[in-house]
Amino acid sequence: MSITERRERQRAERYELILAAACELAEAEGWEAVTTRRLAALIDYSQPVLYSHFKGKADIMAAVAIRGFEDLAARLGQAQANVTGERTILRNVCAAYLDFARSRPVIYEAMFVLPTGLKFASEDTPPALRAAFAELVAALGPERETPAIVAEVLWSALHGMAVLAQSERIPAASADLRLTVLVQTFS
Amino acid sequence: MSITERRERQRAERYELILAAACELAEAEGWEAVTTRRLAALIDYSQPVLYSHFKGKADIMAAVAIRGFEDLAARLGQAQANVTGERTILRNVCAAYLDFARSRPVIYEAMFVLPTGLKFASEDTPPALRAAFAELVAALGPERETPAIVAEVLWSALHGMAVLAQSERIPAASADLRLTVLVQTFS
DNA sequence: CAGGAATCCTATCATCGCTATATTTCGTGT
DNA sequence: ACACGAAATATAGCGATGATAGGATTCCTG
Repeated sequence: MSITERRERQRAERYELILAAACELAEAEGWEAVTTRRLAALIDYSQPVLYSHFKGKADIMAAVAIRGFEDLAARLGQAQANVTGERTILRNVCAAYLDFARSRPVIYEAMFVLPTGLKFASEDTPPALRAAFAELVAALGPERETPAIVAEVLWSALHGMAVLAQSERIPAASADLRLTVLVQTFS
Repeated sequence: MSITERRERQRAERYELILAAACELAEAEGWEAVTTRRLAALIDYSQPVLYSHFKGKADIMAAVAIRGFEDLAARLGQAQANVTGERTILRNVCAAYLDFARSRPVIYEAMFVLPTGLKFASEDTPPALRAAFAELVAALGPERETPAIVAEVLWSALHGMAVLAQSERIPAASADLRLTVLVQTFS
């Protein structure tokens, strides 16, 4: 079975190549510029090869989004663990969320803004996202009446701040002030 | 000048026809289905006519968005004026914002989610949106340290709730609970 | 009623996501 | 070592998109 193993490994490598190319291209020119033809050219394969790995363009973006969920969950976990000095867990987690959205805007877009065909409320919600949300609930502390609802509102605020700042609908300059106000409001 | 007047009036009517068709089609099948060809067919003109009114598809969506800003500002004004019974101004305004996003999801999408080429921070920000934001500031009351920042955070929370609920990333069922929590948190 | 400009439509371009079919590659059995 | 067959890949094409160029038509003006 060594041959099929090698083939599967090569397939997996090409899968990663496609995702990496998609990220790179999206970060350079936006998701609008990510076309199947350009991706195929970037990985030096013909266009239909993409369709042996993914159902279509939306599927590629969904794969990138899932990687993003894992990354975000990991970062939020780190933020909860590494509480440095005076800063509260809440502030640390919120800052990590906003940092993620700011540092990987294109992945964040794929995760939360663009229509990727990912169902959230159902069972195929990425486990990483469930974990991330759970840590948001945990960061709010145990003294809440309706923890899930408050966490939803907090998440909404974080998401709104991220996306409105990204699209320059609120000034990016005062991001730190907003974070302070947010944490203070929810404390 | 009566002839050119008539022509301009007819042009204006066709302009409205295009916008109405765009709204109708977007509400029925989503913005993805709004193509220049389908719009042209809906108004019984040929495709290039659209380009004599708008620079392109993004420009059409931007025009729809601007109408939306005016509608939203009017609704927020109404909400501030008609404070019925026990409800605070803050809750009334927040409820009006969320109602708008819920009742006109497609227009809201054009206003705040999709890339329409509208610059916000600059001078061509729709006056209606400035007014709407000002009413958000007013709704928070005069006893704030940094009113603009708090309003930005509040707006972020409202926008996040609207868009996450719309895309079913948070359950739409508990929208009322979230509104209560939000108002309580910011009071 | 003719001239000319404004208006509008037909035809076309490059590109898109996606797919059917042809071609090449490569492991396998004789 | 060589030919066969299946898997993997490429070529070519479909329908549709946003956008534009250039010819045809309409309608006002003189």
